[in-house]
Amino acid sequence: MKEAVQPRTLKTRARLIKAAQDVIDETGFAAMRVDEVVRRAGVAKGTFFAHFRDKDALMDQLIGARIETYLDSMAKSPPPATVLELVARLEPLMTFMTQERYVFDVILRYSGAAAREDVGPIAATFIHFVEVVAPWLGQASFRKDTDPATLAEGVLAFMINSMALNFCSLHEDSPLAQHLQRFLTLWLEPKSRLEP
Amino acid sequence: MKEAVQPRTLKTRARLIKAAQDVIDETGFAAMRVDEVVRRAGVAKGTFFAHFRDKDALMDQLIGARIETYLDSMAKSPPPATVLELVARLEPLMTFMTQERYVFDVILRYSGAAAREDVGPIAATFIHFVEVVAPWLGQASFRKDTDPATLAEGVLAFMINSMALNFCSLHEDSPLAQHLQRFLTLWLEPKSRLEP
DNA sequence: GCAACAAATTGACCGCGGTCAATTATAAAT
DNA sequence: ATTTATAATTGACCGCGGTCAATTTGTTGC
Repeated sequence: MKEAVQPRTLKTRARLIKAAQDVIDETGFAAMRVDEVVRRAGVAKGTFFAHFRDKDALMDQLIGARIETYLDSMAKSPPPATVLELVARLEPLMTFMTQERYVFDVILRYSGAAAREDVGPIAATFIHFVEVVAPWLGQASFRKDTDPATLAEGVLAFMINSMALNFCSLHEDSPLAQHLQRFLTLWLEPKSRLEP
Repeated sequence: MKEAVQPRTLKTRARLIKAAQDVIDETGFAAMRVDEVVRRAGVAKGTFFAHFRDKDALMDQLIGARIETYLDSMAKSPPPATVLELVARLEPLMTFMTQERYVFDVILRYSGAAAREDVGPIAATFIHFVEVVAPWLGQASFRKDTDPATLAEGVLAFMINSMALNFCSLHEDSPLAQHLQRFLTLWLEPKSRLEP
């Protein structure tokens, strides 16, 4: 009955994470190589995979941590009163998520995990996203025929969809924000325009 | 000024596609290996990449073709009068898309491409999806404060979101269809419940 | 201190997607 | 028919993520 966590283990893991962080800071997420990380950490390749199921697991952790910082500052900012302000609140997070195609792909693979407990760091951020955004949507100007959490889930769905679109279309002006604003208006203020 | 397409080229490409199709029929999309495909086609590995930019490009083509067949039968079926019927129309397509995690990942990477012309086969299916579904949404029971094409884009966004969720949560009953129905009702019939 | 057990680490090795200089097949020109 | 130019094909090779039997290190009981 011993699950002793050796201090050595924590030391090694910390070194791996530090090394990975350094590589990413220097060359970006997409260019991170496991070989380079273990070289800098001064351990063998096998050690990496003793600490992380696969490369994606580490990416999940690192990207998830970054997303959390964006959610933190979102939570501290004043609630948006309009869709336009809402989009403005979301913009820094979206900019981070779409800065590298590779990062967005990793996020996409975990984008729908807002329903489980044993989910990874990125998936957890989607749960937190709803917790941060839902209170905002209790504002008077937004629809009242469903609960704010459901509205927040919808906002997340449209946000991801807009970002995905952004990668495949030309980057004219800021079509991402415009596209998102259009759909969020329809999602959050459906009564605004009743007839064609 | 010669762009002569040698008959040999078409022959080789057809053999590669045939071989890939056979492998997929036998073992599924995820288990397809380029080495196995070129072995069956009787060509060298390099030839494969002379015909397809990468493995994903072939997958794009094969999966895109399959999706088109689902859209064809959707287009032939009578328009749904309710959200429930709409979800029923979408179900076969969603079942195909979620049958293999790998397939869904490939689709996800192309999910937002409904805005370009030079897009690949899967991206094209998303354009076609809107063309098939939009006419359905002119029905009396659906909201009239925006154009049907926009509504169809929203349906697509919620469909993808629901499928992503499906992979990360338990497969109790059919949570996918239920989840989708809930959001599509809010998206397509926002007036149905005005107050909490 | 030592034996015995478990945990952590190692690095050679593998699978598979993708590359590219060299080679061969095909078509066009004389 | 022969040369010439171009398109198509080849397969040895590489990069990189991931595995695993063997080895080292740490822990526990005596």
